[in-house]
Amino acid sequence: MAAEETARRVTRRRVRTRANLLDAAFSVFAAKGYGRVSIEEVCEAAGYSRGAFYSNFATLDELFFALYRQRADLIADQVAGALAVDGPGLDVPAAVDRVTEVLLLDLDWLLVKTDFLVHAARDPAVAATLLEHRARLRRAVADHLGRARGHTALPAVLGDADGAAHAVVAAYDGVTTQLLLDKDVARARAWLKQLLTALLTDGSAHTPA
Amino acid sequence: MAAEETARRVTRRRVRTRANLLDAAFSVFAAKGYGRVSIEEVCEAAGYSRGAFYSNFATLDELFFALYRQRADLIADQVAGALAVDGPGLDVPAAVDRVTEVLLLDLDWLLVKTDFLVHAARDPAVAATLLEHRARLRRAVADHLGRARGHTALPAVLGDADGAAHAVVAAYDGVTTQLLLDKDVARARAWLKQLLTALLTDGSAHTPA
DNA sequence: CCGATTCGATACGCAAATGTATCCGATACA
DNA sequence: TGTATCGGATACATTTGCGTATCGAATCGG
Repeated sequence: MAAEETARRVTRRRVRTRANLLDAAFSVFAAKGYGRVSIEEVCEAAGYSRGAFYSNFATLDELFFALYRQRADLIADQVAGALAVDGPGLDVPAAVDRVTEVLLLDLDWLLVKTDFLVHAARDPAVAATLLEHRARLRRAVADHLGRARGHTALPAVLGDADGAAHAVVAAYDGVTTQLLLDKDVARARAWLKQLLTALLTDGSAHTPA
Repeated sequence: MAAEETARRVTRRRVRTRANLLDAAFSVFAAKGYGRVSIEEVCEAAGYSRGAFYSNFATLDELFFALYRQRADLIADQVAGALAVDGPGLDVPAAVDRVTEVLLLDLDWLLVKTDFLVHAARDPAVAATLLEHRARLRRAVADHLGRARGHTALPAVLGDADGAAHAVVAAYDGVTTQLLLDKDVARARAWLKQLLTALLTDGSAHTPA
């Protein structure tokens, strides 16, 4: 871990301003959308001059990437936490409830995330990172669903737990799209739960926990 | 505004250049993404000067909106066509096949469409238009599903045909997201079919794959 | 074909953003 | 506390894009 070259005299002020820049960038990106934001706007929002920016990032893309990584990891942890609550005896509906609470919490984040998606769709390197991140999340879901397989039967149409995880992510993405337009978080949550229920429980036999 | 109240001496050249501008804009937007595109780039791609642009549109937003409307209507017609093929005896899987062919045909369109979504997410007026358009599509789907209800049973979890239509759109959006990243159209189609099958057919009665 | 318009090209001024070079105050470490 | 280094501010040159005003050429009605 400490393989970092200590050529630079350790930095403390730097970390602070970097964090401030990232925070400000999040707000500005959420409000105006990446692509309509200038470097100067970010600096102004953070209370710095452009000199500070160029001292910390080479380009706005670089900042955007760092920002996404930061927040995405945070969310990933929250999801993992929400999944890790119950032990081996997994309750699918309950888990669904907890996860939806976390996932559809912050509209601003959804906006930025979608901006990032659009960005990645045109840059293979970025796309690769995003795909990897999504795969990681999917795996976590699949693992959990696999554990639950004994208790609640998954419909065969989706294939294995991995297929089901794919479906879960797709449902989430689909609901997100609608949410971005109508901004109705409560409805989106309810709707996502319903969708996941339809996907994850067999239509004929489903057991109320 | 380009909308004049004075009866303009009917225009013929104008329609042509307007169409050219729209076509060029589509390519440029798909390639670089709206928000990274300048008016001049569009003009250059279309083989016109900026004068031509300002003679036809007031702002780039206006052009973008017109472009979206044009293409979206086109797609809507194609979908309607794909749905209208069979008579009252509706075959759900077959209809799903035909629709997916049309919907996931053009990656460039998906890119532009997503750009437009992001755009709408920050402009209530635009969002309203998009929502209305989506509602129209959903209604078409619901109508068709309603007709099929006698033949194939819909799982009760989704509620009525309207709920099912909602689910169909969500599935489409979800698959689109993944497609934007991995660009694997064939896989996306297969995956969408599988998802729709899982959503629209009861888990119990179903053909083995 | 002619005259009345409309369309689109060219030229101009202006504003905004970018990247760099340089300088001074802050900061870590002896 | 001294000082070498770092971080961020300021100033500058340049680029890019925008919107307008004006002019010549294409187009249509008669």
